[in-house]
Amino acid sequence: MNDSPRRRELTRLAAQLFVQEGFDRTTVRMLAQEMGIKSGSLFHHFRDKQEILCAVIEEGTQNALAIAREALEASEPNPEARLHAMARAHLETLLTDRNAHVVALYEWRRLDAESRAHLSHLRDAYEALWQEVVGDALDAGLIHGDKFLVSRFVLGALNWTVRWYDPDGSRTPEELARELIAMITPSSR
Amino acid sequence: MNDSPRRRELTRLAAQLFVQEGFDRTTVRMLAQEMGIKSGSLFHHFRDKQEILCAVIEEGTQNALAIAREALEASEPNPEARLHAMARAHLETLLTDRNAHVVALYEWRRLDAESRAHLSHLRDAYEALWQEVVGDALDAGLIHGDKFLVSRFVLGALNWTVRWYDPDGSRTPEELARELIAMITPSSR
DNA sequence: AGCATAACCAAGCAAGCGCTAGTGTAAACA
DNA sequence: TGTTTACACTAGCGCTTGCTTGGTTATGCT
Repeated sequence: MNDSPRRRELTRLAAQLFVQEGFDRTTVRMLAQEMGIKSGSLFHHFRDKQEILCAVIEEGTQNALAIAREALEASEPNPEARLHAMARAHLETLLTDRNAHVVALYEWRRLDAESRAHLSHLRDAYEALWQEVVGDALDAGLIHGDKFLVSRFVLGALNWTVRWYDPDGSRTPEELARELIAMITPSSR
Repeated sequence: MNDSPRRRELTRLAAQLFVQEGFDRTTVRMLAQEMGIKSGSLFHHFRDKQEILCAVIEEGTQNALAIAREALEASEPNPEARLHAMARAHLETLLTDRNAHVVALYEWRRLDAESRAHLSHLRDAYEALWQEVVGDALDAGLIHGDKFLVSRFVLGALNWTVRWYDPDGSRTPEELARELIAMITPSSR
């Protein structure tokens, strides 16, 4: 029951509805109708509504982690390039997996205790990656301050973009990432 | 009906419940019971549940705006001090009015169209204040980049603090504000 | 042919939801 | 003294919710 094409399709659709309506206002009947099935049939794929939420967030976070790792591998090894690669990867996932990430940001508190514990590990792994890259930049004298503080400030700035960033606008994620890194790296000017 | 001590008390309590449970999961019966009255009596103070949400967010935003203006008046006139004053004021409101602000951040999308339009003006006024202060700092050569971009990055970093900041921890809002401003002002070191 | 499995449906239960209508009461005001 | 005002109550209506139950259909394996 844990992984089928059908389930994946449902998860994708659920993410979209959760963004449009919010988790609590999205009824199982809505999701079913959008999928062209009856509401009862949903429970063949998911134990309960909670599990749908968990699946949505899990997939988004897994993707973010994978993309960040790829970006680091493809990046030049100097600290500034790595910082830039992380920021750019973050912004790009925020776009390609937008629905899942908005759900993760705004509906996290609707998770029950065990789902939250499970997903916390994934999220922590992602944040640890950031702290590593930020730590290297600090050691290299590229930026100054506290490793954890800088990581959190940067992550906050990046996540906030879902509120205002327009992908059809004039700026690419690439440019946005560069401007953010430029803002915090005095020496690079 | 629009402003009484009783209504204010209800608004404060509602903010707390909205944070704990989320807006949709908070029932009028819960709020009434917590207040020691019956659910029907709530509708003497508010037209409907929506209006409670609107009241919560409005009060929080009004306070933030007022405190930011006071902070600017009390600040020294140089751009760096003003930046610092804004950041510090933001963090302090985030603490003293924490519930209202968390609701504003996470339940904004549950507002109906007219409430949203009404509150957007308040929020825009607050953001305009930031853009003015950031703009001055740019003109003074204290920081570099785009006025709107920098404002949004900074606001994002600040708002994200509600996710991790522990008021009983070792750092004061004052220190946090200083570290953030230091991060983006290369020349100040 | 016989069987397993995945996917679905029709029908509905029990609980909970926001909100309304009509009434009571005590203090404040004229 | 009579009237208004603020606040609360009782009792429920009409509807929606997540989820269950018991059964059906399509597909593909052995």
